[in-house]
Amino acid sequence: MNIVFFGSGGFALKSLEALVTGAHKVNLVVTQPDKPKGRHLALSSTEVKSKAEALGLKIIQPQNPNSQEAINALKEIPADLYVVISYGHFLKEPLLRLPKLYPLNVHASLLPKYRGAAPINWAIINGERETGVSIIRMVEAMDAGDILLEKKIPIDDNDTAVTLEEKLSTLAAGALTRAIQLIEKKAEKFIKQDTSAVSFAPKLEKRHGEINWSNGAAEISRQIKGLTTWPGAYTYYKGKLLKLWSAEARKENSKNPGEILEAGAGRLIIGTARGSLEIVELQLEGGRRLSAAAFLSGHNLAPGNKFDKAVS
RNA sequence: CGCGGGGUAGAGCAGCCUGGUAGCUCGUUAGGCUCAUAACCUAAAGGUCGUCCGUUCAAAUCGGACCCCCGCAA
Repeated sequence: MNIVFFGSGGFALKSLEALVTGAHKVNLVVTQPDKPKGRHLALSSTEVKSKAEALGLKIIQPQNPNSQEAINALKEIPADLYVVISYGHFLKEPLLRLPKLYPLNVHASLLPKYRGAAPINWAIINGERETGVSIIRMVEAMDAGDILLEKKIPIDDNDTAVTLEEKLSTLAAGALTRAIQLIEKKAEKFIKQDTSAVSFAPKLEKRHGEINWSNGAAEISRQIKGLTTWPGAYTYYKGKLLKLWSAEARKENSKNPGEILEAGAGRLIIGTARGSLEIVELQLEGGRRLSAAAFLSGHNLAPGNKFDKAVS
C-alpha cells in the first residue's frame, strides 16, 4: 500500500515503524513544524520527525496542512491511504479526499468515548477500568468517523499516562497493521459511532494539574497518574511549586485538607477531604525529583503545616 | 541572548547578604541498651564546598568565565 503518514507525538512512533517493516510504502511523513521548546527556546523537532529521519523517509512540515500549498504538495505523492496518529492539527475536507481509498485515524480510546486530544490522560483521571484504541475512517469532525476496528486493554491500578501510552501505542501498531490487512482484502467493515455515548477528552492545560485538596485521596492519586509527565499534579510549599510524581491513597481521614499529617521516618502523609495521601515521590521547583524520604531529610516539614498557595 | 532556582560528606539540605576553625537530618561503621528491633543511647569514618581565573593577609562566602542539574514559559 502507498501510504502518507501524519503524526507528531510519541504515540505514533510504533505505528510508523510497523508500517515501514510491514512492507508498506510510506511515501511521505507529514509532521508539525519544529518549534521553540525547552529552556532557551531552542528549536526542536517532533518525535515522529526524528524517527522518520532515522528511517530515511521523506518529510514535510507544513504550518497548515489544509492550505492550498500543502494540498498541492500532497497531490504529488501517491497514496492509497492516509494514516493519521497524534498529528496535532485538524484535517479538513479537501485534504481528506486526497487518498485513493480513505484517511484512517488511530485514536487512543474506545470511541465514541474520549474524543479529543488527551484520551489516555482523561481515562486514567476518570478512573476507567479499561480503554483501548480505535481505528476510524476520518470525517471532517473530531474523532467522529465510522469505526473499522477497536482493541481493548485493561487499565492497571499502577498505570500512569506514560505506561498506558506505551501499552496503547503497541496496541495501536498492531491494530493498524490488522486494519490495513482487512482493507487490502477488501474485507473492512465500518460501524457508526453511537452518538448518545460520546464523551470528550480535552487538551490538557497547566491548570488541570493543580491539586485541590478538597477532593478525595483516590481522585488526587488518579490525577497524579493521569497527568504524568505533563503537566503533572502540583501544589505549593512555601510559595514554591511542588510537583507530586507518585502517591498512594490511604484511609486515615483529616479534618484539614492539605494539612501535613505525618512527616518523618520516610513517610510524608497529607490529608484530603476523603482519606489521606502518602507521597512517594515529589519535586520542588528548581530541584530534582526526589523520594519522600530524601526530601524530608533536607526540608523540615512539621505536621500541621499545609500544602497550599499562601502557607509556609 | 525568553524568565528564574540550584551544584557544600553516600542521600537531602543549612551556611553565602555582613569573607577568618565545615554544619544539620538521614545513611554507613563500631560499641552500648533491649527478650528483640529498621527503635533508643554513645562514638567514629567520610568533604579538592561543580571547574578555572581574579580580588584579599585570608574565599564555600566577593567578582568574572565556563560546565552540569532543575522549575516556569513556549
